[in-house]
Amino acid sequence: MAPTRSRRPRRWLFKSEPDVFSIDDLAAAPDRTTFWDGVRNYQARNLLRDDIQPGDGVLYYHSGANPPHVAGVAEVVRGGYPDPTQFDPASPYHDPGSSADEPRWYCVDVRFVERFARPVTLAELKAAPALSAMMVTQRGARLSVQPVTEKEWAAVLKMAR
DNA sequence: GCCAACGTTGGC
DNA sequence: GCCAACGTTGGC
Repeated sequence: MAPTRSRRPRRWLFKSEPDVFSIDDLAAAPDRTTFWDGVRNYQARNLLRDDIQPGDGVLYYHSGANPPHVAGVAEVVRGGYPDPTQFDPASPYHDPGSSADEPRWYCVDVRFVERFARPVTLAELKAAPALSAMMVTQRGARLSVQPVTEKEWAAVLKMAR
């Protein structure tokens, strides 16, 4: 296990389709932990590999839900390491162009922290003046792993409570 | 189901 | 290096 680098925790938003893996699935997982696999976008990959570290906070966003919403909070418990699914020919995330020597894709481990009693919908996020610059509220913001500022983090938690 | 936004691919 | 075609995401 790599040593934890010390710095102020950062905040992120991770998207997941609840039909594929919901926050309830995370809460029911062994040790309430899973590896965040299947990210196949270079910008998100760079964040997973370089910037997302243990102790960071994650807003767990349910995309494709009706309505889409932030469902709760998770915590990063292991920083970037090669996503094992890229090497698995049976996986839908298999990437024959990647190799163990030079892995192309990375994942992190996240642990369940909290499921909001009151999920915060995308419409609510868009309506909040404090969140006008939040990435997920921007048109066409498809990045599945997004940075969140401390102010945005606090505002979303406040809305959920 | 539609379609806007965005990323990737590949011809040139 | 440009850019059209194509595939995917994801809100609506």
